[in-house]
Amino acid sequence: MVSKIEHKNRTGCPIACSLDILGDHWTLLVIRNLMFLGLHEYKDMLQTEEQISSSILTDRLKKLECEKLIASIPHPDSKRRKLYYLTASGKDLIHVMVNLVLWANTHLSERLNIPAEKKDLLEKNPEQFKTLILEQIQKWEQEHL
Amino acid sequence: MVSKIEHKNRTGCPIACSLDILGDHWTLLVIRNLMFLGLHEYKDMLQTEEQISSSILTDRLKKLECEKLIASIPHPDSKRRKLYYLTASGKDLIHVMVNLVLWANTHLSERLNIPAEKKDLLEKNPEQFKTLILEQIQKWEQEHL
DNA sequence: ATAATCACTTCTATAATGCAAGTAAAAATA
DNA sequence: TATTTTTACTTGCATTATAGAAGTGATTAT
Repeated sequence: MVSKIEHKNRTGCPIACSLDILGDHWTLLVIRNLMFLGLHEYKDMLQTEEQISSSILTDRLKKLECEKLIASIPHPDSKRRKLYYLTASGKDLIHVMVNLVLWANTHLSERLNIPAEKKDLLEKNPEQFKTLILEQIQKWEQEHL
Repeated sequence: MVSKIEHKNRTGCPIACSLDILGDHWTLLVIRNLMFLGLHEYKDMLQTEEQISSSILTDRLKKLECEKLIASIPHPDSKRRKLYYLTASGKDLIHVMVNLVLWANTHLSERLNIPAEKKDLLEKNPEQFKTLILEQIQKWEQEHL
């Protein structure tokens, strides 16, 4: 059940409105889980190395579903499990996400630990990297939706 | 004085590391002030319509200076005023920022209030929009740095 | 000399977060 | 069938972050 969480917009500024939805420590990590890591279940997202707490994860999934950046269906193997996935709106964040990764790769490189293969493609051809990600998402959708 | 604020990275994930710096309700609004609104002083940023509180603004300016996304010089007209500006690292966020604006323009359009002129250029030619912004920043730098 | 400005800091109340534990339904195992 | 485990949460509590108001002390303007 997606109970409504009232949403306040500070102003009509596109950055402010985006931050009202995405501006916290965890929301974009949930998007990352779905977009880059192929994690579609609550339990899988609980186990990522950032160690999100269960209450925060529940809250963020709920908020993202309210804002229609993600949606969910029951897991085919189990009544209590759910499969979360990105909506068109959520997928469109790929341009923000990839540019954020590119920025981090340039300016926070010493803090990062990106798999060599991904890093190579990212640096040599970011557009192809996006295409690859979108293909993976599409493949998942064909198999599950 | 830029006293050090200890910084923790959760993991080596580029999204997580970026969020450790940028992931909250206010930080990217300070970047917006410098990047899109041409606001370079504390008092001007206090007066934006989002109504940031003075303690939060002080904190975010300090953190951004620690992370070297912004820097500051004394105001030429006054010893107690400061001029804040984006470093190369901060300016590089333009790709993230513009893509965030584009995303909001597409998916949150009914909440937004973007000046018609900016919106037109943004929709017709985002790259030219970026160029325009970078030129404005460069012009300010030539006049003040 | 006095008042106003400026960039903060401090204080306090409220809200968000993190953590541990609990729950109830469903699924797996004995 | 009975018991245990898994799953997706919820609850309660301690800690941290935030908002807002008020204060400070060094300039700067009048």
